[in-house]
Amino acid sequence: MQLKELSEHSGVSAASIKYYLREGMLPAGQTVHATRAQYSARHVERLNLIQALRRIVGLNIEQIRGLLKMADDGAPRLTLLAAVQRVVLDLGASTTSSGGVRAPAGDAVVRLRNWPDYPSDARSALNAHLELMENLNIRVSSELLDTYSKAMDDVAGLDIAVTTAPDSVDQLILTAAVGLHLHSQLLLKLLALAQASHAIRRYEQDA
Amino acid sequence: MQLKELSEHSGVSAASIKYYLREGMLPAGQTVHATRAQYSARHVERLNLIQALRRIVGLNIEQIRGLLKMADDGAPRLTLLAAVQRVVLDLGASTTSSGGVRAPAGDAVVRLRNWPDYPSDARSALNAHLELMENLNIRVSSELLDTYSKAMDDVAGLDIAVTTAPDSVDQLILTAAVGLHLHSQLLLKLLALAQASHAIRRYEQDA
DNA sequence: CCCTTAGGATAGAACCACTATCCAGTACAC
DNA sequence: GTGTACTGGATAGTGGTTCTATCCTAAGGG
Repeated sequence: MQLKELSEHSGVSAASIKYYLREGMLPAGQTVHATRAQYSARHVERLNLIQALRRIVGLNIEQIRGLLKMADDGAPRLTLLAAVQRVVLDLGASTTSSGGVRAPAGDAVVRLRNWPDYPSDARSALNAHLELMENLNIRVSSELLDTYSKAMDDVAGLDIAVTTAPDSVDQLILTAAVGLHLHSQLLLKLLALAQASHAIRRYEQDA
Repeated sequence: MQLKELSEHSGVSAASIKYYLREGMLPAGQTVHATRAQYSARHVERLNLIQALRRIVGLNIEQIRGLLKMADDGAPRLTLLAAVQRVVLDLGASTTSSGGVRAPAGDAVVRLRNWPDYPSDARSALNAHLELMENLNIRVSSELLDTYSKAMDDVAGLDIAVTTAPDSVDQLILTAAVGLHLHSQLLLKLLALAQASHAIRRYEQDA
């Protein structure tokens, strides 16, 4: 497959493919001659991954390059998963972890759910986020955390089962990043719908 | 309060304040004379709102201007809430609602939870999102939707109680937008933590 | 009375993800 | 053998967004 065909197969413009090559996100094709290169199905897969991370998850070039580099360097799956979480979590984080004084509320969740007591990016992100919400005077009761974390616990098992299965590392990244993002978006939409429903009900009562 | 003082009070640069004035997001101060204007605490509040919508929720100028215009035009609360949901939901939406053939899965959720059967942006966003996930072969079981929607239902009541209370309209927007966004981010972080926990547990088993 | 500020206008800057153009070299079809 | 199409490489430009900076005149206040 030549560059032009690769472009047609993947739906990415030739100029963009060149750009990705320049940025080191797409491995160079096998140079048959000085002016001819062959691309494989792996390149198509990689392009699809890049597109999904850009379009759906909304990662930027820098973040995608980092993840792909780790994958190409043969990082272990758990490390890769952690890296994926890091970039997906960073998206909306103001990362103002101002060294909290009190015991972080996120740690309580870990105990409550009987999750293994390993420090992780997810955990510090959670703690930072809870602190942020507190600073903004948005109350997060422990009952709420209980409800939320239980629901997340219930579903995480399924996700992980899928995540540890896939054959290619590209697939792993795709599943982890896109899955995490889309589940969060799904929850956002359900929450909005629930809120709208409650608001309408209340409005009807008043009327 | 003069422009410079307003800048100091709000932490927004004078140039930016001028920009917001130009863009019609901040009402003009009371012109005492041709070259002197007075700003009030409302301006500070409004600036804080703008900052929160930009920095935390990640809305763009256009979206913020729209919301503020509605607020200033005295739109009813329910309308305002719907508008807030619309912009917050649109953030990650590919909005490729390709006119599904089958019965949308989101409608089933509405029936299941016994929510009022009102069409809303949240509902179409949910349907579109479920369709997207299906297209990407990310399975969303009805048990999962049940778990998720129940958790969201449980918490929406609390949120709405808070949302209908605040006195100023600026506060309403702030609470609704920031609240919706931060809850979604909270869920994202909990989900990541849950996934990481499950992954670690599984890894320990294998080792 | 002069320094500082206001308001208005306009231009520039910085970032990001491309996109377009140009180039010389060369394989492949005919 | 010739011409076309395509290559990698380099470099510059585009378009959108959110500011930021500069310049101007007019005028209040210590």
